[in-house]
Amino acid sequence: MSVNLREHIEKIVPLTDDEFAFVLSHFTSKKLKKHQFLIQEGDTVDHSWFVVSGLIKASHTDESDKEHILQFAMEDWWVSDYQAYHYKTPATLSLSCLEDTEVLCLSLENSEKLCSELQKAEHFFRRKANFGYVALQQRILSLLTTSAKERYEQMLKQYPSLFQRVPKTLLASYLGVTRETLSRLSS
Amino acid sequence: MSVNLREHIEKIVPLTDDEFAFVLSHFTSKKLKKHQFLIQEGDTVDHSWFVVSGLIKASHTDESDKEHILQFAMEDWWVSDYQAYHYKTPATLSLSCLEDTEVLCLSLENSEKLCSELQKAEHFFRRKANFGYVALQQRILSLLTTSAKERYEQMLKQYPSLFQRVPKTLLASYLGVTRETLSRLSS
DNA sequence: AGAAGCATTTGACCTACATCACAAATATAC
DNA sequence: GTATATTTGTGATGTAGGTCAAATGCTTCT
Repeated sequence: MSVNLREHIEKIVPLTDDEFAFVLSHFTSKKLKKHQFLIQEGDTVDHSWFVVSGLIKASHTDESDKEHILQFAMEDWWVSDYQAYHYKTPATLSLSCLEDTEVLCLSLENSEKLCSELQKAEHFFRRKANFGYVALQQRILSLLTTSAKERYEQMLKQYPSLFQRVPKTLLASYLGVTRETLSRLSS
Repeated sequence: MSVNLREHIEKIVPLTDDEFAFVLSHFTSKKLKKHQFLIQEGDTVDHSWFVVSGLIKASHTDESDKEHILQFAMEDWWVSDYQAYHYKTPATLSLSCLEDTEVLCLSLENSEKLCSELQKAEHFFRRKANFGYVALQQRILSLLTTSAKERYEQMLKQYPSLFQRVPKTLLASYLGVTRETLSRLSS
């Protein structure tokens, strides 16, 4: 459903029906089943995705086969391997679906076209990027300043729904601890 | 010197002389001595700064008085408390000069005006924000996946000049370890 | 419904890094 | 140029969280 996208954008810039139709014409839609991949490490990444429904994890697997989760993307979130996307390098992240998921796909080419054709779009994406930057700074600060336990409690407060939808193992690897440690923390 | 700024912008969008003059008219300039603050925690933040020369540290001090460094900003870097800046909340960071420093100041108001008047400016800031986002993601991944020693070596490779300019105590608090640990790592 | 595969908990032990304390070496200021 | 502060190094000891291993619960698939 593109209603989500429209509401999402209009939180930042109001659009006329025509403008939204124009924006939407730059997207395609895609449905994925649980366990399917949007990208795998090494892939070329020329899309960014807006999650309409479902849940995606963005993760990197290190040399010793440990998975580190950079982001969970649920309804109304954007996700991609933005390094690979912006710099046109091979993906170092993999994106996989933790639930059946529907996304709207925006290619880099269409994104640039859209931004140059409609300043409101460029404005929207600038703001999104600014807010995203702030959110990541917060996460860095929280990794630097707080213990695993505090981060766990913080997350529990901020995204309670994740605890229903995601196995603890994955939450642990988002928080930067092992599943054993997380298990001991929650008791 | 505004030459720095022009070259910096033109890495992303070419500008005519008139356009650059227009851009520059939105900035003011400011010189600070070592140890002066650009902002302190609690302040209102309505500017973002482009460092022409010198060196600034952006840091947060936690309840137990430990300082955590989020960013060093040297020549050609942008710095602010972007959370406070974009969300108009009181600063949670303080920005202070580690050397005599010259900055170009862009108020939020002028920034928005500039972006709406000149699409090239909006495009520039969108790209900067995108690249900044990617850089922070990398830092998060490095905090999640690597040991203090690896982070130290990585930093040594990426920003060798910092090691001349900044006391080790501060590097340690950027890397997320104590100065004692850093000292032991480097031997 | 039963088998096969995940997810979670708990225990014993280990390691990277923190903390505290003090000494030596450099800066900075009067 | 001596005094005061700041920075750095090193030792002894503490602790959060990691690793490995085994037991028990849950899903999911046929």
